[in-house]
Amino acid sequence: MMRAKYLQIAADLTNKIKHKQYVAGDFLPSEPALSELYNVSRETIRKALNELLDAGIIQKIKGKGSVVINAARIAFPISNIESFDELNKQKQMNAATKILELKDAQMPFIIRKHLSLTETAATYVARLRLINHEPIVVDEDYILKKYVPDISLEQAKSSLYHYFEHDLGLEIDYASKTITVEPASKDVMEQLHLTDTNLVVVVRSLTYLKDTSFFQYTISQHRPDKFKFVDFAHRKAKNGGLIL
Amino acid sequence: MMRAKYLQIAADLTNKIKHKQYVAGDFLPSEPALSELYNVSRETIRKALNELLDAGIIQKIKGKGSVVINAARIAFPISNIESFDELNKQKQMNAATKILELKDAQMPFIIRKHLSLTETAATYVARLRLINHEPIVVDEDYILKKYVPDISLEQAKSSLYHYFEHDLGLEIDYASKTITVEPASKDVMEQLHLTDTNLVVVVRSLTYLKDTSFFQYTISQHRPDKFKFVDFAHRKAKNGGLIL
DNA sequence: CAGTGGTCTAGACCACGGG
DNA sequence: CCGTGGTCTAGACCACTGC
Repeated sequence: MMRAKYLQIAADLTNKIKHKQYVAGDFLPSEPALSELYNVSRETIRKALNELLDAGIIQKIKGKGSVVINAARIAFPISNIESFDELNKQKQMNAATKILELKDAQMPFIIRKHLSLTETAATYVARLRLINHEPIVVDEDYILKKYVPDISLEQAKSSLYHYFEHDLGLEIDYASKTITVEPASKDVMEQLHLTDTNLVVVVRSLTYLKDTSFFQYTISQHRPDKFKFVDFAHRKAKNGGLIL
Repeated sequence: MMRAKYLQIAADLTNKIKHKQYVAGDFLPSEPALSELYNVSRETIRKALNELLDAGIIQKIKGKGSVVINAARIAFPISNIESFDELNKQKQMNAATKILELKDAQMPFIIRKHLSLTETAATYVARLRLINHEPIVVDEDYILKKYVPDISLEQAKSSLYHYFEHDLGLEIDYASKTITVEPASKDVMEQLHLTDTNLVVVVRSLTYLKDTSFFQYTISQHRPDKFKFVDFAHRKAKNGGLIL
């Protein structure tokens, strides 16, 4: 399947920026110029540029042009904490997953209630993630049986997402997350080797499919000294009434 | 100044959803139908619908239509923690700001270095935020003098954002944030009345203006039991090369 | 003033969903 | 098959920037 022109152009421009053909502070060619360069209409160029804008790669300034933003600006290490993801990207790391539990269960009550679920049968998976033999996160997942009837120990040990998307063809579309800090249970404290504190960072996610159906509830409990979350956001629409 | 049509339409549709004219699960009229309804072209309708999509209000399904999403899905209270913002929205609350310090300073070294700043003169403001006489957050701000030469005690006591945007006409465009959990200093522990733990949630923000210039560095230290962050995100583009 | 990005139009063709 | 949303075009007018 052919990808849309505007996505190809967006990818091409992103590559040119990555390969220093345009560097931070440079202006990209104007929209009419890009339009001629790629032999597409200006609206198509604008869709491509909007992708870069959303990704925080460029900034558009009316009357002037599109500026390349310094990537280092977006997320550089101000603190020295290493997150699970960052540790994960260092290829020498030794990542491991230990299955703590895998069983049939019901979606937790508070979820059933708030989402008014009719089908509540789920698979419960609890996993401990380790990097270099150090425990980092305890993940608990509730996955509706309606969409994923069975999960094997093997599948739980590798990436559930990969299983869902590639093997089952499920299309995951969006998720809402909350991040809080809460006291951990004794079990979790032991699993994460917590001694100095009883606090963990709790990330709760509700995941939905492309057809808007609710699909998975995840509770991740992180060692506080290994947790890091990076957010990049444009200023909210100055509210013309769009805010709920 | 006249707002763009697509924003007016987006606001109108949002209002209709808010006022239950369309409820969760309903399909909005099709794009051609809306196009006729509002007497605009279909592309304009699509821009309006994209606003609702980004805001997490609707979900578009190819071949079917645009479904209204249950707002409760996006962010409902799974835990009972009350964040500063939530407390703030309860109108009976008694919010207060105590200025801890206000002085001239240099932008911290790590910021100067990473952003290669040439002008580093800044105003430093440290503030303690209280709700119902309970300390919640310690905010430290470094604001470049280049854009805001002077900040009075009065201005620091109310909203700095309001001062920047309304009085000075600065246009804030985007920010990058990191969230971590770190041990607090003794001073901060005292200010936040922390006894059970020495950990605080640290949110560091880099704020930029519309013309891409860096403008403000903020370090917020939150009581861990009062911190809550909510995130709603569509699945990242399946990566056609857009990821840096 | 000319050049930039922001909005808008009236068409067109396509891929997908469901009968 | 038809109706849906996804993409694309070749124009147009506007508001803003900078000279």
